[in-house]
Amino acid sequence: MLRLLLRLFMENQLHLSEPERLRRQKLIELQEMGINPYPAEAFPVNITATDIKSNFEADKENQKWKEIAIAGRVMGVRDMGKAAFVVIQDDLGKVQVYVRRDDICPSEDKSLYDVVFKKLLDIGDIIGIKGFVFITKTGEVSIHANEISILSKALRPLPIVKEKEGETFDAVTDPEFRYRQRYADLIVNPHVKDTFRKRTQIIRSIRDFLNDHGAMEVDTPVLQNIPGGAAARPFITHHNALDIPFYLRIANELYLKRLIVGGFDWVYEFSRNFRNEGMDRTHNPEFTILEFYVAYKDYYWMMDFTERMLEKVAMELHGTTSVQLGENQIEFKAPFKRISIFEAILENTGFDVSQMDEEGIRSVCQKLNIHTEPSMGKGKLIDELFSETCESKFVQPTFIIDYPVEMSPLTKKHRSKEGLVERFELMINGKEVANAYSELNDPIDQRERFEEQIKLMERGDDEAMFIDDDFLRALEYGMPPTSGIGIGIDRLCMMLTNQQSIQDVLFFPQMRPEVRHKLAEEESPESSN
RNA sequence: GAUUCGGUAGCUCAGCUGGUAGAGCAUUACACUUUUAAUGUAGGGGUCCUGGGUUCGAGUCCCAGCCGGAUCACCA
Repeated sequence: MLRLLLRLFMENQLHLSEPERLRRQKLIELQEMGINPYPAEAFPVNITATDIKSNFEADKENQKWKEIAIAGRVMGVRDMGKAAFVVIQDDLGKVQVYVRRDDICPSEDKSLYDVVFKKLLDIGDIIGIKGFVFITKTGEVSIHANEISILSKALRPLPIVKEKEGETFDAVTDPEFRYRQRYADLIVNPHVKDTFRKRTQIIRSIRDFLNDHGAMEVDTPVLQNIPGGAAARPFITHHNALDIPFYLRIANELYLKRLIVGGFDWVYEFSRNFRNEGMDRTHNPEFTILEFYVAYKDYYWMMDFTERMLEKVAMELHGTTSVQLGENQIEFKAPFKRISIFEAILENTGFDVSQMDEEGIRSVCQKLNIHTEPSMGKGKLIDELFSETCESKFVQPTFIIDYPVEMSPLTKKHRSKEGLVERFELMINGKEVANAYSELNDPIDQRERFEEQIKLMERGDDEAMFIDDDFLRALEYGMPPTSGIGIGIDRLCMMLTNQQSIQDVLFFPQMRPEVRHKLAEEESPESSN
């Protein structure tokens, strides 16, 4: 009695809705009947909904349909008195279960059906069914239940999504609900689950392709002393025992190159990177880049390899290289178009900036109404010019090649074109998906490039790179000629799964915390850094 | 960070120039032993995001804040 009162008091404190109070009441009733709503025993699942739905009709006599055990979440109930249809959903699909009172309650005691099944079972509960497969009068492959057991009671009502002939009704669309409560989103929106299956498939295809070609998967530090390998603001943290700051990596490039120095000729890593920048449809503070580095190759080889890899990934995912993306049809068939950044600017603006100095390019920017900052060097100005006037034009996969040296501090100088480097970016659907170089392996040149970055930093560019002396020391031992690439995995997944937002290819996209903790509010405002 | 749109029942949404809070689904009760957005009948359910203000009276108007989306800025 005391426990009951305590429980009632606590539930009052929780501000439970009426359906939530009811479900808690049902939980108690189950326990009072001696039924554990959260049993410990394994349930011997021997079949899936999809297996039943897709294979029963062609092979009805197979023994395996005679004694099945299936588990899943109750997604709908059509109660007709002494019989009912229950739709259950398991990992891959849905199937309906025919539950007849006299089958699950063969004796005089009908309470399992009349009370447990009809009164205490809710949509969202997870149940186990034992029975056999059959086809209903209306022709639907179904399960005839002989036994039914509760495997987990749901205390929170699920948003109900109804569907008929592929059309859905009252689907949960609120992005805040979907991203904060992804678990519920995954339950009620099957297409979301499908997108994430595809993401896993994409990563597996890439990994297989790399492994098949002799690459070795490695792990490198996430906590770094010097956040190198890219131009971005890092997250900073602190190591207590050493009493020094650490940075969450913005890239793993410099570590993979150290491994190339160490004698591994082909290394790759799916690197979770962290950048302390804004968030939008194509940016999340943590995101995944695949980087790989191959000794004795150059950026031409890398273009060939990349287009073959993406062609194969698209093919394995969709069975075709032609992929629907919004209004566009993206063709992943190799080879991809190649165009130099200066040609791209010339084509789209009519200005040939390839021979211009910093001031000349600045005046072109002004003519085109492109905002510039005094801190911008020649490289940054060209980058700005390209992204403002060209980037969105490249819908089909296109390699933009031969960037100016100023914007590529880790890239080898071009073998024949003065002032350029051997670099390409891969544009798909107007977005950068990959960035690759013939890697700079001249330690003296590399030191000078770092020093250029320091000058940019002094001009006010807060994303210029730091000097990494240990990386330079590694290069001094000699790094073989190497080509490397970084591929934005989240963006690639968006493009291959027809998603408009990075949040739709990340299980748990970053969001502002839901509730402000009182403690945090009471603390001094200075502590927010 | 800026601009803009939004936040009403578990879900999807309506709510006019300010006047007692609405629908469908879900839920509860009853009926129904092959239904499938099951059906029929009858109910219950609200911190209208939060806090101020204007007003006799605020879901509605004003101000501030919180959360989200879109666009822009930074960036991949």
